[in-house]
Amino acid sequence: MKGRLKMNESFLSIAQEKQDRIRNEAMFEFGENGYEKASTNQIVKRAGIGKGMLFHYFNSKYDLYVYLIDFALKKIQDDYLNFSRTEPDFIERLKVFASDKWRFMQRHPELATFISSVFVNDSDIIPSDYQKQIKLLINQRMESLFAEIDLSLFREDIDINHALKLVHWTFDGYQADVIKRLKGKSMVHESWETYWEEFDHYLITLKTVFYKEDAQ
Amino acid sequence: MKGRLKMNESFLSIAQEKQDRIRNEAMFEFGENGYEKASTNQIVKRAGIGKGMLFHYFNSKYDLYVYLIDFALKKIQDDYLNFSRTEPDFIERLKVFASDKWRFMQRHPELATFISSVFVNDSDIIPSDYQKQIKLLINQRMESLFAEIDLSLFREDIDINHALKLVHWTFDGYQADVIKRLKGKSMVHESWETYWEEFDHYLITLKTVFYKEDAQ
DNA sequence: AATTCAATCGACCAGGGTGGTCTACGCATG
DNA sequence: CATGCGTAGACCACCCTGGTCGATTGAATT
Repeated sequence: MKGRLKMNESFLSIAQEKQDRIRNEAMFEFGENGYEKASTNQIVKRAGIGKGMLFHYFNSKYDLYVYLIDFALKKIQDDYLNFSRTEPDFIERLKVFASDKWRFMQRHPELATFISSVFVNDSDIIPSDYQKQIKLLINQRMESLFAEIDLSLFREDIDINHALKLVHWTFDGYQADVIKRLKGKSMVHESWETYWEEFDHYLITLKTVFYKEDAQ
Repeated sequence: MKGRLKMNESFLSIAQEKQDRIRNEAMFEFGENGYEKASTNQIVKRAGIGKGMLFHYFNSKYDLYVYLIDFALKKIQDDYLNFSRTEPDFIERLKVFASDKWRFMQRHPELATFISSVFVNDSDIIPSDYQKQIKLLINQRMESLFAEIDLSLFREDIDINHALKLVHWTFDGYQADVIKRLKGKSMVHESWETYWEEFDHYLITLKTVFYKEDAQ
């Protein structure tokens, strides 16, 4: 699946903390500016290493980029997607999914920024293997969102597929709104918790309108 | 309200078509790259004029930027916001608003791209007058969205404010979804019309769940 | 103590892009 | 023929780019 990564193995034998620092700062730099406009000079400055080292570990800017994609995808798979969620109540499932996503974005902002930038802005310059892999992850997540939902909770006078999509859009719209309100402020844990509790009240209303009366 | 724009008046006496071409290409360049990374060389190349002319009309990159903001805001005010919408049915009102927005984005993609980039990425480097003006426009539009809505259409066992926000988020989520699906493809009229009709069906469901039974 | 060797840094390179200037050309009018 | 205006793009000094390479360090080995 993956062609051998052109990385100098000595990179893996340096202190973990240093590896992390280099990877994180590189991912931030790429994530914020896209591949072309990201600067290797900025990366070494941010990571506090000499320029020689970066090109000693990774032969070129592009090799570094590909290594980071590989690393990020593995990490996302392990830390974020490898749970199976079984909550049958669709609205509750969406809540769990959103919660997982936010927790991950807080814990690993560099991964979130990086991989989304790769997919949105630069997906055409990366090896096709990784293109496929990213699309696969997205599809898997989408499927697991709708798998084994208890559809009997929904009221029967509406099209179930409409209901699922409408509720899904509502969640997405709410989250986009939170992001807009959070812009500028740092995404601290506290902030999100606040919005979280706020939205809980809305979920009750959402259930009231989309679910059967006795499903409360 | 606006300090005198530092523009050479000869710009206004050249052919309208040429003015439009220069403004449009400049707005696209700024909109796509942000102020700093936008290139005056690119602008003159795209507009098909010599570099001398650009700096003859506008003394500096920044003066050009400010002129474009002023121009864009006036145009948006005239072509987009100067309607008063009176539809009392909230869901229908949202539909009208969304339709207006899309029509505008199709007709003037350069304005949409430009002004959103100014507000989202560069609002801190523009004269504070324009900062305020943009915020004012957004607030006015937001207010007119909620003004004189017939709240009696909504069912009475839910919090009206919750309902308004939930429906609003649903619309925003849907539109974000359409944008995602449209990425890459050109935003041709046809595409939008298709999605538009599709969403009409969803609106019926939305009314069924949020409105009183007899309000159909 | 001498030698080896890998890790590390940052000065340096050629190339290209930056915002902005200025000269020179073409063309209409006097 | 002369003047002057609109125009183009060569040119400027500067800065940043991805990438190289010689110099310095310091620990390990002999």
